[in-house]
Amino acid sequence: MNTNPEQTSVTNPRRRLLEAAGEAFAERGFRGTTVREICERAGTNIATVNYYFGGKEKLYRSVLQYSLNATMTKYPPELGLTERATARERLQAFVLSLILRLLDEGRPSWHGRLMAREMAEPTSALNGLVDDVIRPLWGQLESIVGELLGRRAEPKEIRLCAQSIIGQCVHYGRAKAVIVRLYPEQRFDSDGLKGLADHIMKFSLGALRQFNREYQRRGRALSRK
Amino acid sequence: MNTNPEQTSVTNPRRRLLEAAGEAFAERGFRGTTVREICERAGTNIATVNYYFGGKEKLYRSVLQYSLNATMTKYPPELGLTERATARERLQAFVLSLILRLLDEGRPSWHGRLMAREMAEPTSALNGLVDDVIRPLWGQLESIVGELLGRRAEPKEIRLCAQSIIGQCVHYGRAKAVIVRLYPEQRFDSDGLKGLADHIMKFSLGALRQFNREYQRRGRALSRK
DNA sequence: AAGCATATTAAACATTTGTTTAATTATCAA
DNA sequence: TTGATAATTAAACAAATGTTTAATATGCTT
Repeated sequence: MNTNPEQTSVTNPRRRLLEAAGEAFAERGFRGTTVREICERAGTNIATVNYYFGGKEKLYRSVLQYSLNATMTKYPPELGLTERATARERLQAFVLSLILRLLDEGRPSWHGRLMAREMAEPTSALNGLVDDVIRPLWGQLESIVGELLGRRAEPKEIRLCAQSIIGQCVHYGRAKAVIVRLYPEQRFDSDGLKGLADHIMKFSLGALRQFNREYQRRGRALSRK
Repeated sequence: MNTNPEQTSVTNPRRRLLEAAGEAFAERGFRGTTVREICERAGTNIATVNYYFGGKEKLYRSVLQYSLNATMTKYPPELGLTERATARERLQAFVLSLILRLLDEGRPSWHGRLMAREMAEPTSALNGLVDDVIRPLWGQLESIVGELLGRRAEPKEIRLCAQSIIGQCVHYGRAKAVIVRLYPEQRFDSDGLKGLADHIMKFSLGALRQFNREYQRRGRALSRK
């Protein structure tokens, strides 16, 4: 009977490999990342990838699974809101958590970036990712947007509005290197990220409000007939 | 005296290498792409990369330069508008050209995707790309947005709104594989792309209109003091 | 302390990758 | 037709990459 407590410490080499690989895969993709640089980052011997994971491919899958498990822990989309939260509050929490997932300084932000990369460069793991993470996440946003738009909104319109919001958020994760060069005044610390989320909220709520105005206008036009 | 006409035909192996490499680099990035698969795509011998370009690194730079030259040819941001075009028309052209650059079926769309990749995974070529392509392009959009927002808009707000529009456009280039899986009804043919551009226009104009409303409200509040 | 299981490691191995070399072929001008 | 130049190619080369092997070290139980 093995009574040794499960090694959850960051000194655990298996865990270090997962974190190091996650960062590296997020930066360079699967093909562009070598086992040697992962091991160097993790401070382990090169044979440990095979020993603990059975090879690079399986490491990648383990990283994705590990990321799945961790991705909602630090920044859950609800960010601690209760069921009584308004749709607006929920949207705010969603946007901020998505921004933080992609851009917060420190290790956990590779999760979001790895997801974004897998989306842009599908491997065989994409289907699982779509079903387990993306569908529920996007569905959640669509539910919020649907509530804000009201019953007159068509499903396609809800969907496209949700995509417009997602696109704004993930953009900063992908283009940070350029934004830093072109707009040095844009900060990416905690306040800077909050500022980005606030702007996306303002922009998006403004757009949704305009959709609502058109629905009302359409409603009046119908009632005049 | 060499009177041979410059080989501009698509049968030109140098040209074929550029196109093949462009696609491959856009898909897999610089590190993730091998010289062998480029040559296979191009139908040339592996030594031709060194012969014509001096190596993989220089090929990448040539591809970027070639892309720079080509990237505005098929879909210039103005799309043939005259100087008399309204800001709204110019925004429409800008959004549509950006979408088409990233998603139009056929070879030229790798240009946009390669740009997006270089932005997300900077190599030593990024600074040149920033100065030659991104700064003017984003600046152009900011000019349009600034005109739509009017004089009351602060530079930061203009910038952020422009980024919100760009983020919406490029999102479809990055997440197409996922959207195809989740929303099979979303088409990416010519009409589908036009529909995306139209939605982005509607969403974005709605948001900008809301900004304008707030400026007017602020104006009234000031004139009451 | 002994025995067993697990973890770590250097080295070796097989394959892949970018580059180079040299031979051959094709093209062009005189 | 000849000679020079450019283009193409197979093979070789050097280095990089993922995997395997076997020795050694560590940890745990009896």
